[in-house]
Amino acid sequence: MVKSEHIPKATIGRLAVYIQVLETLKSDGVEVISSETLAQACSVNSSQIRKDLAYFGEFGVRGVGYHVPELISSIRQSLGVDRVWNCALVGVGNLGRALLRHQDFQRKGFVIKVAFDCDPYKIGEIIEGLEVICTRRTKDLIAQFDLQIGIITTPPERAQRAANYLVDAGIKGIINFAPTRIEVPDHIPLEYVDFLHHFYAVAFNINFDD
Amino acid sequence: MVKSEHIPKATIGRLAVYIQVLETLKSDGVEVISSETLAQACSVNSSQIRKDLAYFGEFGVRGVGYHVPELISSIRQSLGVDRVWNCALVGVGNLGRALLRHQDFQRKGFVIKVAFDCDPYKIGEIIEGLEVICTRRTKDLIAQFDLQIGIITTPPERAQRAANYLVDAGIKGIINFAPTRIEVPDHIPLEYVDFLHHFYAVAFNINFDD
DNA sequence: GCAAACTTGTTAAAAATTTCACATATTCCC
DNA sequence: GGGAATATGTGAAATTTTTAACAAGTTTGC
Repeated sequence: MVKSEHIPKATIGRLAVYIQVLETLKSDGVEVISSETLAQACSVNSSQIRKDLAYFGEFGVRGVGYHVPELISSIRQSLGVDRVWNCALVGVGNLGRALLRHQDFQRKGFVIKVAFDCDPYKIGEIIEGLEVICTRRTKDLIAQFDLQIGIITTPPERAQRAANYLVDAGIKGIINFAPTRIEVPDHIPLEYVDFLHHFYAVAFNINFDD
Repeated sequence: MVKSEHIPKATIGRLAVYIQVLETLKSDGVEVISSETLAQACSVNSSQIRKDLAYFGEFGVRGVGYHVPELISSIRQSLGVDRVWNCALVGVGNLGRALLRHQDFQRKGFVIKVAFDCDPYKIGEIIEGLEVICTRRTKDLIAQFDLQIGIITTPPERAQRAANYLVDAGIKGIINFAPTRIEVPDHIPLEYVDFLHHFYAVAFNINFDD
């Protein structure tokens, strides 16, 4: 699927934006779109879009543009999100619960199959049809349910331990919502989601709006 | 505070990481740190750190390193987060509630003063000591409470309307958690927080791990 | 059937960002 | 006091990413 060897991280981020915008267009009944029109909707340069897509193949028709439903499928396939990914969530606090209740991930193919917590008062609780399982049982359950992606929503001081459990159990990738850096082996893709960083960015830009 | 004219967006993101790591170091009792040691903790190049800091001033001592508490203050000041920012939250769903309950923002100076929702069943409800207010009253309350930052946690189809209300009411910046692009005037800083994007990134990297 | 109007894919140029390299400054220890 | 060790700040080089430009392919209208 990948045509080129190295793909910029920023390209992946933009592809996600393209999918999002294209899906709205699709549900509005738009069949075909040019890179220029899509570019405006995404606030990027049209060359950028064509270049981003070129990393993965040729999805458009010259003189015509891109067929919207087809382009969505192509990008999904390129990213590898045209399938179901089984996820483990570790840490059933406010955020963890919100994610469990959030139906959007499931719809997009990221299904949380197991929720872990180390708090005895939470273990056994049922949230969105899912029983909270003791974190120590990570290894068994990740194998049993074939879980590929770990979601860390613990307090920061327990994030590294959660990561260790997940890695030991053979998890393939991790998304860390805890506001702390963690260490995982190089071959495990790791993404940080830190709301505070976005607050900082907005605050900075309000102050130093040039 | 800003020494240079243009500062890369990536620099702002890294400064937020530096603060996070430095705070852990500080609470571990580390007094002084070199750019090289900090770089390792943040998984970046040490020149990168020195360059990032140089946009804002000279915070270190040659031959010695950086004084941790002082560097934290300096970065905070550089970003403009050495103050309290008053926030408005629009959309009291799962995520909105989780953010309201999340004490971390408050501690870092981002205080949610008012929560809005357009659902009559939610209006009047008290969450974390905050009464849910009708979205139509945005204009009054943003002025009254001097709110600078708007947090959008509505469903995607209502995000644009929420943004319009906020902008009309004179909000200074927006953080959009709704999974959709929105349009705001150029002078209003806008940050997107989209969890799904991070899932896509992890999925892609698992698949095409080079 | 063909010219005019579009629009992609791609190469080349431009711009931005990151990394290197080193002069400058501080500390430590003999 | 001075040499060795350490570490910042910064200009220059290397790399990466973005933007521009255009050849090649498609459609439309006469």
